[in-house]
Amino acid sequence: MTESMEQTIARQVALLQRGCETLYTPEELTARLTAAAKEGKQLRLKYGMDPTAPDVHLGHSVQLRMLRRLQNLGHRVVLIIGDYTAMIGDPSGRDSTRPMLSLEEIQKNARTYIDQAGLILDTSAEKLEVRRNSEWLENLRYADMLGITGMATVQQMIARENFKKRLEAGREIVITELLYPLMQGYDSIAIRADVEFGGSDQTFNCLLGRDMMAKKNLPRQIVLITPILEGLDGVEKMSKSKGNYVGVTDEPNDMFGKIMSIPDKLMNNFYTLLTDLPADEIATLTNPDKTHPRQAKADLAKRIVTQYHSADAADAAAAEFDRVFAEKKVPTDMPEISVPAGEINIIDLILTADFAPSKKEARRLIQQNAVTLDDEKITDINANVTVKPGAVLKVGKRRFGKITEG
RNA sequence: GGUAGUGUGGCCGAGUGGACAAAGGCAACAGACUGUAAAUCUGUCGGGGUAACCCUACGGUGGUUCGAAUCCACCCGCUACCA
Repeated sequence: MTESMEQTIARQVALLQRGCETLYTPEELTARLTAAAKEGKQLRLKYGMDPTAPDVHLGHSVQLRMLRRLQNLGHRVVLIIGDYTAMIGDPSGRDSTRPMLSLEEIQKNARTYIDQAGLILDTSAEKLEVRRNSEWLENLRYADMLGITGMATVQQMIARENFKKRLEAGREIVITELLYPLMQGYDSIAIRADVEFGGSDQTFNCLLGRDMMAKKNLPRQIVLITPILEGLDGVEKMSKSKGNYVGVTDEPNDMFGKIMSIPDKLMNNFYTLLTDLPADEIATLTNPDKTHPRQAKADLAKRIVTQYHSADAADAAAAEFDRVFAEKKVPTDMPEISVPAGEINIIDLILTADFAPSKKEARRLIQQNAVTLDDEKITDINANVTVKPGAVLKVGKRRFGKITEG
């Protein structure tokens, strides 16, 4: 017996609520999915990206993966490149004004972004539509703009957490920043979005878009808010500028290692938001009485590497990780350090390898017993060493290099 | 336009004439231990020098002083109150 359409839809809604912080609203989503199924129509799923920082990382993947699930159900993603709004700068998630970007930078970033998002999304023509919001924002006349600004109130704006804080702290808010959410909302109108996806810092913007659509007598968009993914430090949100991110284009070994470095307490969130495992399995994996945390984390890392590379690459990365960090052997692949033949001062060698940013730092590393040349610990900061091609220089636990003559 | 306040290291945040390359926290790095690049503990954390020591740095430029992140003048940014 096959399940009824109601059951199918209910299952889909449940699926989407996994790893979703808030859904405005489940009832509307059910209704919209049902209507789409009856009419054989695709839902239009809006996801906007601000092309200010080009690299897509696991933080973005939370939303992108959710979009992919809906694509798999037959729906269409409308990826909006905020090329026009990037010139203003989104005030979300920050407490000060952002700098504006040049058009060339924006275009370049957009390109990278689309390519990398394509690693997660289905990029076939019927499932993905890429739009730039300059298409409709660029040609608005002032009168149009008045119509748009008329759709929101000052009360709405200042009630917003982010602006409220800045207002109270007495930090400046430029008027164009108030316009940003309105323009993002107008994007929803322009593309007739059925659902908009965003991280929790996008709640205000997404809900305003929903409101604006209602004022235009359009079916208001459903809003699906995902939690913010923490970065590798476990303190701040994952972001490129904080350097605490895993990029979707990171090399397998690097990706694996970075995930192994997350604090244990982050595992549950990472499992929930970045894998498709059912909740009960995640509970077992992240319960230290049932699964050894090291095992659980390696499993997580493998799953993620598999998503962006392959199962083979994941196995290889896991093996390499054990080799280097558990067995303390040298990695199979190392960058080469080209050094002139003969004697060289150890500090100069470390600098040549680019393993330290300054002589002082190199000296400290030696004093801290972090430097090894061919298994021999170097403890004398004045040491002059004769380098043999093929010798391995190790600094700390993670920096390795093979010496070549040149 | 007036008055008052404020600007410190990657970030947050102390410091109001010498003991300040500048408390403390976060992040980062190293070592020990381990279960890993987790947790914990210890150490490091501007640059040059083996060192003594030198240079650069507390928004900018000058000044006072034997000596300034700290005092003064002007300038720049931000904020508040007033107009």
